Amino acid sequence: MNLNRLMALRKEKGWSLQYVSDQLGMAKSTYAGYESGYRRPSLEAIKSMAELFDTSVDYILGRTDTPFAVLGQSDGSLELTPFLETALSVDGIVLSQEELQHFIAFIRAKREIEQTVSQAKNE
Amino acid sequence: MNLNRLMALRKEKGWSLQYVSDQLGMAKSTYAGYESGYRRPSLEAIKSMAELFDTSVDYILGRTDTPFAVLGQSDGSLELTPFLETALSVDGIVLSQEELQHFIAFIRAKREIEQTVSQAKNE
DNA sequence: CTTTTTTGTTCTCGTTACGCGTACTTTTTA
DNA sequence: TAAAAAGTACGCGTAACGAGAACAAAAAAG
Repeated sequence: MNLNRLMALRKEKGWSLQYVSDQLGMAKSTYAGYESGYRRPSLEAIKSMAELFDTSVDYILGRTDTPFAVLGQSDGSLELTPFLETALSVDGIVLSQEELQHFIAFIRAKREIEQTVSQAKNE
Repeated sequence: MNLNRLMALRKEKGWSLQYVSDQLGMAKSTYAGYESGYRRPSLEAIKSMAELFDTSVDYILGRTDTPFAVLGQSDGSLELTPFLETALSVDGIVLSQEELQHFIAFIRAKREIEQTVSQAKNE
């Protein structure tokens, strides 16, 4: 596992090794070691880098290909209904309408059961 | 920075230290050290943990409070991934983390079954 | 209740590899 | 063309990682 994305992130911002290592409070050679794959950063270090580069640790590690989240509705939430316009996917495979309806039915049933149980407890 | 969420994640799943360390291919004392804050995991280790617990490195590190994300894809669809900044709701009630996890697990299980069935048919 | 097994905690020890300084090459700027 | 900045590479001292072992506590089995 190398941290190939580090250099790309730094270049995107037009920053030098010296500038980045100053911001991170470490030696230039230390940070350079991360980019070249000669050394691996500590958790603290990679966290600082994610903050400096304004992205996620998962993105730096290559666990995800999307560096930024996109918010849905005005209030920041997404409404999941049986007639959803936008597509939802899991593991890169778009959910079918059938899958969505199954899931919604599942959640509703679960909540009804939980409500019944909690009512029973209060009596 | 301690990794308080590790124990919670493990307990949620009802797993023992031995089981988790076996899955991660490390000594029990090594993983125990991470939970107690006595040792800090390598990047490889924390990546494996995120995978095992089905969440994001950012969540384990406490960089985000929500273990799943809805991300915009290039094709305009939405991808549900392990790190998060928005909420999904059903009938106006925001889905809990548990419900999201059930949802993703449900979809994955369903697809695995379907794949197995279709494989069986082709033989 | 007693025994056995599993689970969790803590310590020591050997070794890895981290982080820095430094020296060097390459590139940019004036 | 000289000087400054940027990038690369290496050696050294040491922090701390990871495994194993030993022990306590809790759970399961008998």
